[in-house]
Amino acid sequence: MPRLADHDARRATIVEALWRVIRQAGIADVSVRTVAAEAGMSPTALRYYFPTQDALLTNAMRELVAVASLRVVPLLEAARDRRGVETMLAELLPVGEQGRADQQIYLAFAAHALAFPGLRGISEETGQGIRRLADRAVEIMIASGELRPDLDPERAAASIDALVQGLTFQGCARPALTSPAELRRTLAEHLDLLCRPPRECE
Amino acid sequence: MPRLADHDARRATIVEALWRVIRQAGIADVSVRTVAAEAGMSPTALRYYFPTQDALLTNAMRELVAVASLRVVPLLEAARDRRGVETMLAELLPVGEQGRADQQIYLAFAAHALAFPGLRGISEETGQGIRRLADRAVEIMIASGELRPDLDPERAAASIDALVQGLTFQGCARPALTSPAELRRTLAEHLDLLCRPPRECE
DNA sequence: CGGGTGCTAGTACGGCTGTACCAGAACCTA
DNA sequence: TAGGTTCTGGTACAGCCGTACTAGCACCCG
Repeated sequence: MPRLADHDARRATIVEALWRVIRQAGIADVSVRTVAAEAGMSPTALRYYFPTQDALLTNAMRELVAVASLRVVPLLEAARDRRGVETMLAELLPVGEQGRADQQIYLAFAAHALAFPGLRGISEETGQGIRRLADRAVEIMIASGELRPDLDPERAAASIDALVQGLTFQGCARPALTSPAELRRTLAEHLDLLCRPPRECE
Repeated sequence: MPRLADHDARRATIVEALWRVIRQAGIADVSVRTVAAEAGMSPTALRYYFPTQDALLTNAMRELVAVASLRVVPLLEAARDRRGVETMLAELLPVGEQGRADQQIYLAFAAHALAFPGLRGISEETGQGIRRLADRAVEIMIASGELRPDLDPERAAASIDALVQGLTFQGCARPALTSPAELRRTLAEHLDLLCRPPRECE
């Protein structure tokens, strides 16, 4: 078997090139040729690894989510209380160079999935994944005794889920109006609401 | 001046056809030809009213937001307390036939705006508009004495803003997992959190 | 009842798209 | 060193894209 090329590395190169194309020119500009040029190879070489455009887009979106999971899951497993939960959820927000870029790319994928059946599955799986993160966050805060006992856990998780997605959307769609500090503060404030208010009853 | 044609009506026809194309085939399929076919006219006729594609897309997005405003603003002006605020905010959620369609189209526009400078202005304006709605909502609930007095109004508005956007995104991106009733319940629960908890302190 | 203007349809151009094919380079095995 | 497999580049084909141009229809005004 000659000409051993590291297929995984090659695919990673291509997928990362696709991400850059989306971030710089939008998903509408994604084509075999633009991605191949960005990856520094010929369109034919690209098609050798991803025979069809569906496979290319699907793989790129799945990989994006997988990379984000790699960042978040350790934080989730390390979380023991509200503070840990907040750190974990903050990792999902479009803050920092990498985070903002990733979330913008994800938003483009998610919107594209509305009309592109091939991506819909991953889109819904990812949504379920975020919801599961919110569920776990609530469980952790229940275990630590910080969540207000009068709240329905399922409802609390739903609100965390929606809030994080909303902050993500805002941070991407109108970054000028929502600074990273602002995003983090809104997240913290919401967790404050869900946890027992620190002030005493009058 | 012969052949009087109602320009506004013609433009409305075209814009509505564009919306249908986005909803049925995605924004990637928007072209002079597809929209003209959907509107039942020739591409040339379409280009007579919208000389360039930028103008077409920009106008269609602006009109979409304007229509939504027409639905929401009366509800805002009528709102006097938490109940009225909830009704107003619920109108923004992707519930019902029309609401869901509108929000899916808006999401497609917003995502497209990330890489299409012509739409970015409207996108940011719309974001500011939603934030203003949240600000007004908080003012109303302060005036009615329902908002928890220990909350910072600005922070409360930011959380409402983010939550509504998040619910909108979820309702579009994964409708199977977020029923209209679920969306409304999460909104209600969040307003509950922001208002004085009904239960007495122990 | 012509004249002229608002409006429409058809056609054409260069450029980009996804996909397919084929010859040839590169490299491990024997 | 020769062979055979993996991989790559170039080229080609329909088809759609935005835009531009030109001829002609339909109607109101005088």
